[in-house]
Amino acid sequence: MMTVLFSRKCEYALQGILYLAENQFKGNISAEQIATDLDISRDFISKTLQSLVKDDIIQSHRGKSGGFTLAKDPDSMSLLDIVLIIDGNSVFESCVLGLPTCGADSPCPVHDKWGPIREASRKMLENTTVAQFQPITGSEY
Amino acid sequence: MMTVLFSRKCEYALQGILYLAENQFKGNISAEQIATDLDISRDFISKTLQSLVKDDIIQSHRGKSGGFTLAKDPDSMSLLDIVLIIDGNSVFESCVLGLPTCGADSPCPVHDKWGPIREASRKMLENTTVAQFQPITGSEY
DNA sequence: CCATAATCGGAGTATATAGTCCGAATTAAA
DNA sequence: TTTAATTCGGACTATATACTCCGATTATGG
Repeated sequence: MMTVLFSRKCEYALQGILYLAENQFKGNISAEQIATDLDISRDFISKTLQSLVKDDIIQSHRGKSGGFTLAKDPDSMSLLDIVLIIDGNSVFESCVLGLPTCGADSPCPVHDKWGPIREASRKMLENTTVAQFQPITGSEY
Repeated sequence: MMTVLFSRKCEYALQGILYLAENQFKGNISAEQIATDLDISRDFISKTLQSLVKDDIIQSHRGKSGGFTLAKDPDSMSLLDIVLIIDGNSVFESCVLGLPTCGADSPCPVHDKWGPIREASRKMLENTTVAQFQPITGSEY
């Protein structure tokens, strides 16, 4: 195991969303194809993407030549949106040393130093939209 | 569950070490006392501290009025030292999106943005020594 | 010397997360 | 209209981590 900031499920969700953005012009993308190209489990990425369908982040289409597509304008979809849906915002709220009482009034030894780093992480995810990673349409023809 | 950067075990180790530094002048501190004051499991913090004894971070003393003490000058002990012993350095090396191929040659979408944040985290831990949190000796008498 | 209080070591249990499997529903294409 | 390819839902298994328990060992202090 050992992820950095997010759960595996969240990492896969982010990878999957970015993959969908990159391949947006191809229409429906099956879990099979995503799994193959990202080299992860088909059933697991499938389940993970299904959970994002409920939140209108992606659309799913059953049946032959079905698959997943982005549900919204990728410009309006930040990586933070996905993180908050899957992992919640505890990573941006909890004490990095795990002290339950840590806060402005009773700060842990690294509370003040961690604050700006956490904010930078948050802003990075907030300012990074899925659209930034689409291929420029037509550039390759 | 849901920690921020480190495993629970690592969080407890950091909390325990800082507690030992704060109470350094009291001599041996039992796992029982640490657990009570930090409100965590005695057996678990005990095991965690035991694993740090091997690495000469802390000393243990069996028998009546035994317990744990810091093994080194707290000035020469950074939080990073403890993190590396318990969790290793994968948190400072791995891709934040979990992409195994991510690197300078094949960067993930947030690779360049994450680098400085990761370095800041690392430096924060490296520059924070356990000694900074000892009470100033004599100041309270 | 004895009772007590502590770590140590090993083994075990609990829980959350990760990942699998299968059958049903659905849909497009042949 | 049939077949094949797909998501969907639920239940299941696997694994890593968190946490507990107990008996042995050790040492202090009365």
